[in-house]
Amino acid sequence: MRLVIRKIRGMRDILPPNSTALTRITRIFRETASMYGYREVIPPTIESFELFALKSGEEIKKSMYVFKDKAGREVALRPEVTASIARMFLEELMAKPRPIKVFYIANCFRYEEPQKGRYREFFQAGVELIGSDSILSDAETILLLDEYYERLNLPIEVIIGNVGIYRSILGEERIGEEKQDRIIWLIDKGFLEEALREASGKASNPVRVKRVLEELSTIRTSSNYDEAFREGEKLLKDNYPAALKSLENLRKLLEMVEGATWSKIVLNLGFARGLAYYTGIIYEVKSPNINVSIAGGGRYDGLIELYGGPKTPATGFAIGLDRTLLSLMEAGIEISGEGSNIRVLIVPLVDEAIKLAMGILRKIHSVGVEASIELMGRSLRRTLSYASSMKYTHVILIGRREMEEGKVTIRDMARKTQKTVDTEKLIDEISDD
RNA sequence: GCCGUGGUAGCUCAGCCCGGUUAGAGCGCCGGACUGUGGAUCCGGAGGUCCCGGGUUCAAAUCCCGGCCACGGCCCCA
Repeated sequence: MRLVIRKIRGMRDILPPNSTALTRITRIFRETASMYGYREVIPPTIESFELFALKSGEEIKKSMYVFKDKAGREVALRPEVTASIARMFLEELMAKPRPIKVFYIANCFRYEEPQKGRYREFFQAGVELIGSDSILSDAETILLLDEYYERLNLPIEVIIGNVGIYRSILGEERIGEEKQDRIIWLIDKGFLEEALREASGKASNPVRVKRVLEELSTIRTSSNYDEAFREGEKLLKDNYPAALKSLENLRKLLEMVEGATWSKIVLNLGFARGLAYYTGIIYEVKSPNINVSIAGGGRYDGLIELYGGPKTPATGFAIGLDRTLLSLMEAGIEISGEGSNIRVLIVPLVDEAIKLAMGILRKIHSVGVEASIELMGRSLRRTLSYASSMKYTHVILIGRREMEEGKVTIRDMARKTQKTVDTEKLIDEISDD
């Protein structure tokens, strides 16, 4: 039979064992964020298109699900969650004591060509910390991110930089903010040449800015942080005092997290992230076995103001849950299931045993163990064959012989042994193992 | 948006180049051998608009064109 109606392009059905694995890494995120004092918020899937357009410009439209609802409002399926949280802050959280710490787990949508690790619907988990401009908040969120991946047992590297360094340099060269965004975007995309050309074209000291940007972009290390900072200082101290402060900030952050993390920390003075709203510390998580980033975040002190609110500092990150899972699988890391690993199949061999089987089913459930009743009405031989292929650990048989004695037969599938016991003693038999 | 490879049974695929009986295999599923005891074995069964549409032809799974979808890469991003 061929189905006429199929999945929409870019959409997935997520089935076991992937669905259980995804649920599990989601649960671990929820636990980790909660332990850091974050509380869950659930924003709507659909927002006004304006919310995303304001931040990223009109051209974002082509990579988004945008449509008019029945009342003619231009709406969008969220491509990310930070914008929703900023809106939520303005509408509902302004009066709360600072810092405001919220986390979310949400499906997001982007209308792009599907390929490995990329679907049109995907899952993100993230935190936002609003109201603190302290570098300590950046450090703590990085620690949270790091703890999450430690709990998953996934080796990662965290690349850390401070986009404030670039912004300060370009600012002191009297380059406007929009131009800054473009230059930073170019650097992030690896078009260093073009970025340098555009920067020196507008700068008050073209030769100097070109040299400094070029050299900054080469400073990257996972071991010798001190030397990297010394080089950075040398570049900035004479002409770019504000950039020097950003560098100092980055140094403080690194001192805070150094030695406290499970991840490999890569310091990258030339690091930029394309998203326009980042203003300070930025970071990205990479896993050695997959060459796209699996999480990213940073400080965005200007976003809330952009939405018409008061100038409010904020920092946070988003984790790509699908890519994290993909990375775990490619690394061959076991994502163990939850709960008891005992699974029981109850087999009534005669109709009169069905009521008893149902009672037993409920009794086993009450001690937190999985149990089901055999439903197919097939021969015992096939039933046992089925039970072993489905990895049941115990089979309970209730036939005429058992009924007469008020007992049940319980078979240990692994040991291939069985005994007939009083119905009351059943639970003890199962949990013995 | 662009490029490459593919689409035949629930799954993995053969057949296509070189058009020609009722389109095949392995695995899986259901059953029988075996009506109360296992992953084995043997036997049987169900399951196909050969992705869709058009064209060429006496004849198309097979050749041609268009579309859709999947996978991978570019771009972009998470």
